Amino acid sequence: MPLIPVRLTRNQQAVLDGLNQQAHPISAQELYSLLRERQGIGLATVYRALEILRLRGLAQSRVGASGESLYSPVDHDQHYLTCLHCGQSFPLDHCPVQELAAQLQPSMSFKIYYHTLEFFGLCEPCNQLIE
Amino acid sequence: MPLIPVRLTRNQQAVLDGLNQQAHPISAQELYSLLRERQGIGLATVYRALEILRLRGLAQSRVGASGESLYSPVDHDQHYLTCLHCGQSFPLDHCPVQELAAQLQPSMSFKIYYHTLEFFGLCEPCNQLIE
DNA sequence: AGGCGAATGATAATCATTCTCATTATATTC
DNA sequence: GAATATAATGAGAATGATTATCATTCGCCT
Repeated sequence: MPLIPVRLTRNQQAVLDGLNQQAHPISAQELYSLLRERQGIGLATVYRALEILRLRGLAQSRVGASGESLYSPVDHDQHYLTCLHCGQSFPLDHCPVQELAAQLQPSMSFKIYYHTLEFFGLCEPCNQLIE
Repeated sequence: MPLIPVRLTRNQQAVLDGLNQQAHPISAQELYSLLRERQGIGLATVYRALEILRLRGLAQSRVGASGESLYSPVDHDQHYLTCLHCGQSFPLDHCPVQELAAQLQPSMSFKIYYHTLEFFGLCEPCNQLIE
């Protein structure tokens, strides 16, 4: 599902481009240091652009180790198995909800743009430790 | 899936009890003001207890409007449709991932305790506004 | 070119969360 | 039961992400 189309300013476009170049979700601060050298953008502007893009369907998804929000363009969306003990995340190669979302959609008055799905538990090594 | 069993202190048990009484996910701060009057617990202790419970399978799930984490006991887990524009959340009455998780489980060396699933998009009224 | 509203950047303010450290409770050993 | 080790607690400081403020600048329209 593409973003809702809007006219973007140069900075907002730069933020979107920056996100599109990432293989993984990235934090606002990381995006800031990336773009600051590339074109001298302010931190507040990065946050504002992300908020605007969020309202247009950009995924604000996973919460990083230190509690920050991570952002990713919708088509890069990816789901994870995350270990409660060591915090490591293992990406899932297939999204089991895609079809479900498509089925769900027509039956309700809510326009779905994207979803987040994350499994939590214990990875093999940590599971051994805990026993 | 029940929490991994452990011996809990009085305060930790109080935090778990407090969560169990909630119908919806709740923030650490809310839990704190709830428990403070009930038994004079410190804010740091609430956070520490939540961290301990999290490692045992308590769901730290949705991110509230102001960016805080919300917590809920696993068996209350609940999924949402959240509107990107007005922020309102609409609970789903059925979890479409439950069976999938059960199928997924045996094929991998990862012990799943719970999952989070949230759909984002536009609710009917907001969708009209945006058009 | 002039004017207007939105966007920007620097920085201060806010707010959730974590850290520090002295104190207290709990468990263990004798 | 007393002595001691270990973990838990609370108050408040510190941190770090995010948001608000406000003066300045930009983009667009006439």
